[in-house]
Amino acid sequence: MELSERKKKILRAVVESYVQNAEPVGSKAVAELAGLDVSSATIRNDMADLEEQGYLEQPHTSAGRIPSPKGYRLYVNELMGDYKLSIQETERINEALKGKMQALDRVIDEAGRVVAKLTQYPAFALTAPPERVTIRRFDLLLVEATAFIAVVMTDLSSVQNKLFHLDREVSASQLQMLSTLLNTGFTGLTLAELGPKLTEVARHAAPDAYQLIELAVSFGMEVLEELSKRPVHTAGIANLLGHPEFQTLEKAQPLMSFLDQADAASLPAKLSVEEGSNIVIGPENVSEALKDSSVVMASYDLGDGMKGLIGVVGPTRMDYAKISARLAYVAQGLSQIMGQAALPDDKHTKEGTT
Amino acid sequence: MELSERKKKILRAVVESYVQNAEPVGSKAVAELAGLDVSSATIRNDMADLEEQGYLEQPHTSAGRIPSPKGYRLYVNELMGDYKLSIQETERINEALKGKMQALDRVIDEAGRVVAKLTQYPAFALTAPPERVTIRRFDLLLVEATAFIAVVMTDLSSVQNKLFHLDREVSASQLQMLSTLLNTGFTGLTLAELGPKLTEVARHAAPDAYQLIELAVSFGMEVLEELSKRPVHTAGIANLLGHPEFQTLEKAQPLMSFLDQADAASLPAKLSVEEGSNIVIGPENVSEALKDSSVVMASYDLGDGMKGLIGVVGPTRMDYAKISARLAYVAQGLSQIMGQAALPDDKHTKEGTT
DNA sequence: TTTAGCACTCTTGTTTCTTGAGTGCTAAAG
DNA sequence: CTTTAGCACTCAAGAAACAAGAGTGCTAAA
Repeated sequence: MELSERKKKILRAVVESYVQNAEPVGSKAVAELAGLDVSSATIRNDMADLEEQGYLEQPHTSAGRIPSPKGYRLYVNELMGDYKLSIQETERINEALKGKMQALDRVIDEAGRVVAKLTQYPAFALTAPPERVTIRRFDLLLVEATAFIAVVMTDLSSVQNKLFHLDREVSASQLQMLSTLLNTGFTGLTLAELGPKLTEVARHAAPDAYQLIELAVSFGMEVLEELSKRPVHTAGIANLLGHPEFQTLEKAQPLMSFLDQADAASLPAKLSVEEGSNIVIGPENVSEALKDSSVVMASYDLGDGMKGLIGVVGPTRMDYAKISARLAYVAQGLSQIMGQAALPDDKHTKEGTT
Repeated sequence: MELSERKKKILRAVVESYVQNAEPVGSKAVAELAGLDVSSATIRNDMADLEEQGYLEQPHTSAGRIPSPKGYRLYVNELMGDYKLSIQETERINEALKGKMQALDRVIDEAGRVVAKLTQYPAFALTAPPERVTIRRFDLLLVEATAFIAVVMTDLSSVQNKLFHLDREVSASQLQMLSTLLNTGFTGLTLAELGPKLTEVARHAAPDAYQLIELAVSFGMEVLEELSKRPVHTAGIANLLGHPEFQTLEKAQPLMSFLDQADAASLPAKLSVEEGSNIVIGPENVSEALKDSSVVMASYDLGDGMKGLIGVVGPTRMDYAKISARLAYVAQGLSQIMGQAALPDDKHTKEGTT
């Protein structure tokens, strides 16, 4: 059943007041905030209804109400206005992102820091899932007789390298052959395809080429591992402690540990990332550690249809509108830095009315 | 004045009991723990003396005593036994470090994680200070007409790379020239020397080589920045919350923020790293945020006399002996992984009796 | 349907009291 | 001169009791 216009206004007032003050809000306060010309008693009745329908909760019998996850969800989906970034804000973000156009990892890391600072919540950032990344080219550089550097470039413009020490000497021409082998056989593959292909090639290799193949395989595996183990970047974990809901250790601990141990492979699943929706509220989270927290995310464009993810974690009481706007802006900036002039990905939640 | 043998035993008992239980320890408890055949009254007198001399403190008039920083210092310097790592422990460490022989950064990062897990304290790890790192060789790889990858190898066996996009096309031969230029003029330099040299060369460049020089300079600068901005790796920040002294937010916050924002350039100074001493207790710390905390560090060998640093941060009440031993072991493992079979750096504090 | 009034509930903060651990001091014993 | 036993004293921590205040739900009137 659709809520009456007044009840929506009440819900909205409750959410916004609670987000700001972190304290349960009573009927009298709502009466003033919501801009309704009714008395607190009327509000009380409506609030009782809202509670019955699960949009509000009472921490205990005679405190004010606070929004339930369901209430937040309604607010985010229908009530939340589009937050307009002020010029100062956009400038601050631009400033922070400027001149950071360096190695991919560095950019991501920096973006995480920026977001953490901007939102006062812990931030995380990660690049595209490794299954999607494809290999563009290999290069092998002889360093000394028994060592060479292997350089792999992927379509993320990210470059991985590794120093190999060998038991026996290799010549420049051998290295050249190996390089050609790799470049003809293994470019254009995604990382997921690389593994099987490598083992297959290894099986059918002619005996005389065996040493080279072996090297190629071991190198390919290393790259695979290197890229797929890319960690989640986190920043501003200490920010958590600045918020009243994490004053008690029991609350803060699980979330902190979660962030501390976040790894890129499992995080997206734990956050249940879906297209379109990028606000996950409290119990909507898959991960147990996040049941009392909310996550706001924005994806950014890495080119070739690949998406990275950047977001913040905080209490369910978050200023979703503001945070979401800021994240979207940073994500947009990231997309641009990544070389593809991306369209602003501004459907940062379902819709926005005011 | 030298303390009597009995007082040393008392001090030691106090430290060890307090380290274990995190609670002030009274004369009666000491009487039992210290293995002395005297009554609690005698202990009381001695403890009063120890307090007067600044080795012990009383949180309030009638609680037991806790060690003062000066007391910890004495303990660490003279009283602390050498902690013997159990076979399980060494195996666990070996296990954790094994197969991690990858890119330098990854190893360091991993080592930090291992230490954090091992000690239950937040850990940090950093590589050699960039002033000491020298450049070994450059390689430039043409990717497409307007883009190339530059690869720099330093004497840490660490390889940095960066993708350059250009306004105009470069030919392979031009790149070859640039590469030669860099390799003849700029290898063997430390990073600190690189900057001035680059600008100098840029000034005297012949007009026709200008474009190349310009490129070289900008590239060199990038490398410089990249390497010198190398962040401190931290891990296990959430571990802090597991210890009673950080149950209160005021205690935990500053330390967390410190770790969150640690950067490689300033950290060693803040920790007042000196040769030989690698336990810093409470107020001995330079940084304000660490005045109530202790730091235990171990340095590891990166070859060519360069040292990296790995350590943990925790309350002054730490099991210095155990932590120090574990750190030393990890550091030794790191040194080996770094390619130089390093001698175990086991002078992890001045000396050890018992 | 809205409003005013009112009794009721429950948290929060304050105060008071009690308990117990640990001390310092004194005087006797070795 | 050193060690020990005894004892009064202090102070934090916890429990209990209390007051204040905010917010509610209900009832009856507008």
